[in-house]
Amino acid sequence: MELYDELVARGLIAQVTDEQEIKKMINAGKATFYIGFDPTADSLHVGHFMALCLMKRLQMAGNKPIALLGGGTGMIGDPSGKSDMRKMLTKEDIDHNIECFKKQMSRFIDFSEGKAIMVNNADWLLDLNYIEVLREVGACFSVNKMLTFECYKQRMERGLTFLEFNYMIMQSYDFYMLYQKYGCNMQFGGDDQWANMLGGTELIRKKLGKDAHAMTITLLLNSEGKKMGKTEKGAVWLDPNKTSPFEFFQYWRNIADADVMKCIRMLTFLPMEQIEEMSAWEGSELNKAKEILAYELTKLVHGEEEADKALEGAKSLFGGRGNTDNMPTVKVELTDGKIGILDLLVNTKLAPSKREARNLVSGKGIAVDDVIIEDANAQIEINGEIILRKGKKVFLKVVV
RNA sequence: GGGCGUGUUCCCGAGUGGCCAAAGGGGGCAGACUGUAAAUCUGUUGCGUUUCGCUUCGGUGGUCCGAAUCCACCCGCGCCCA
Repeated sequence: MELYDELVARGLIAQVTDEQEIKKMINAGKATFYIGFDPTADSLHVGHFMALCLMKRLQMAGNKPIALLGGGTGMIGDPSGKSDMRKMLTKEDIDHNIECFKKQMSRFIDFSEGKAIMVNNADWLLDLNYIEVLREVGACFSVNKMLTFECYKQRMERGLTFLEFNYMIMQSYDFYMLYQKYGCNMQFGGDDQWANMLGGTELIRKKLGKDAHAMTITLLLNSEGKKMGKTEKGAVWLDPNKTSPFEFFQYWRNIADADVMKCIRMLTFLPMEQIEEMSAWEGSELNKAKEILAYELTKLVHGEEEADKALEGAKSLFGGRGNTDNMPTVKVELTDGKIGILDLLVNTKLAPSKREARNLVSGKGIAVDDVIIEDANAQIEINGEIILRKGKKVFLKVVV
């Protein structure tokens, strides 16, 4: 199967500017394309991961990727599809985040020998002259038109600042610069970026009279229409220090039935034939698919060794065996060999406060070495290690 | 700059002087049932040394025995006018 058809079959493509042209170009490995990453946090997340995978797929077919770090656009903040303005990042935050991004990216994409390049739009955006930009670029944008864009809809109701309104212009300018500097003829991005990306193709047409293309990646939504890769506590990060490989594994292992196959198709590199076979699975059989999904993704993000560990750890916990080697571990300080259960829960961050710890205990949600603790005043003795469990899925090995 | 609104706990949203740690819903967490799924039902959801105490309703300062609720000033946000 050719690349473009595979991307379609995997459900990765949301919108394209010129399907025939793009298909021809990427199948032939003729595209030089870019994807922008704004340094909004100190780690990449699942959405970035999808973009990087797409980058990899295209790179494997001979196309040349440009990873654009948003050192300049990060100073503004993209309002697309957001209901509120984000907190403004400081220059220091942005620089730090960029360093974190760089490290993580080179794990996925081969930047050696010019196979891919990494650039930072701070290099050209930060020194722009206001009046010059207004005359040169601002004149190409219609405010009337911009105000009608769907991506600003929520902000038209709740307020959009001039700062953010300019984001689109800066992103368009990026594409225009990359076209001239590197012959970049295509841009990829999340589907929420569509308007921003078209801004770039139009700017290139107006200023240079040339055609450039844009293609968006389907946003990964769950069956309830919410963005995937988010938990109550925040994003699922690729940085093992922010989301441990075990937690990462568990996130995908616990995915809803309705979403498994979609995720396997969109996120893994398993061959399409194998995926076709799996798509016939139903009911509890799907449970196996979840394990495959979790393993494959953990392997891609954290490497085979970590994936094996996570799989082992999960199996032993849920399969009833007692292998605790790979369980997340926390060390606690004891006074005279024991600790109150409430303090233990708070110290291990299983409960945010003693109040909640108490509620968990009285709701029979806490077990030590598989024995449910019912007394909130219980003193737990720890010699060596114990297994602390909250609910059914949260396990912690506690050592002294 | 002027006018009119508005700001409540994770979110939406009730509350306009004591019965308010604050209705209801959503979300979260836990229990039952299950396949580490979904749906459903139950409990819980500010903090603590828990029949009680403490801190909270944009901020500060007042009035009052008593303030989320009244007053003054300030700040944020929205709409209209400029």
